[in-house]
Amino acid sequence: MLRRTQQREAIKKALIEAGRPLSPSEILFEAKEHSPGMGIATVYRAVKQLVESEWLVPVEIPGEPPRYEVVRQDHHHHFYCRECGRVYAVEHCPGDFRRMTPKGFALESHEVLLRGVCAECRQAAG
Amino acid sequence: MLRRTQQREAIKKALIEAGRPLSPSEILFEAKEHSPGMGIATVYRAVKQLVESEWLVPVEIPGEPPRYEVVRQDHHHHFYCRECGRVYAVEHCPGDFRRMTPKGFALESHEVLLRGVCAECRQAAG
DNA sequence: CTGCAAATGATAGGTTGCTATCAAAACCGT
DNA sequence: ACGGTTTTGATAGCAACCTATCATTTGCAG
Repeated sequence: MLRRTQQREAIKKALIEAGRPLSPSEILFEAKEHSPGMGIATVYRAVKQLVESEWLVPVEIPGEPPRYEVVRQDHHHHFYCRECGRVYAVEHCPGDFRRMTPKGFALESHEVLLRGVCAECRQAAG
Repeated sequence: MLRRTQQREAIKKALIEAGRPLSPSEILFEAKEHSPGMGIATVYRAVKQLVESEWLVPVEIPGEPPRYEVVRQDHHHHFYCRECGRVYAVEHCPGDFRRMTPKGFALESHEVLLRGVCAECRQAAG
């Protein structure tokens, strides 16, 4: 059966505290705060379990390793900062993608990715 | 200087005839119609040149090799068929992504990806 | 507290997509 | 038609990301 380990707790805590989707290497970095010595294999294993148990959801970005975010109810999308590579969730969706769908095609879902520079990086750059 | 070879002509013809973004392996498959015996290395080389000369534009899909489409003037997005993996260009953009952007963030571009099943696959499935 | 199944960390191995290499073939100006 | 330069095809190499393996450690039921 599933055991409650220091490492998995550290990983969940890292994801909750971050408040944004994290990549496996980001998770490792943050989780080490709470559980030093953790290995990357443990992160991949925990993420796999947490996705299967629907506690985490993958956020895919082209050309990037997937980020993972704690499940949330609201429909939302993401912003990718080209400076730091961090991903943020964003509210409001312009909806109505049906009229973009070609005739005869079945639309099942959509993804919107905003690209630019986050507030922190803008400030750092001046 | 740049030479006009049978292979590069076959690759450009394949992309024009397809009328949709193609991945390197799709390009190879289609271009072999016009130039049998072509190798994948030639496709990668030609694609690199055609992107640099702004004849082709990459279309990135999470978890997929990039597709490449002949440059076009209009702003548009793409539809990914989960059945056949083909990518299609789609018209109309719901615009106004600025109000989705968090305060302090600089929005530079956006991507919309529709997912579902294309007309051909729907028909095949019945 | 004890014992054993589960979890961990280190690292080797696998996969995929792309680039480098190099001998052979194809372009193309002359 | 010649000849040098470019291009090609085959394949080895590389890089990034993820999974498998296995000896050691840890959680936890009894």
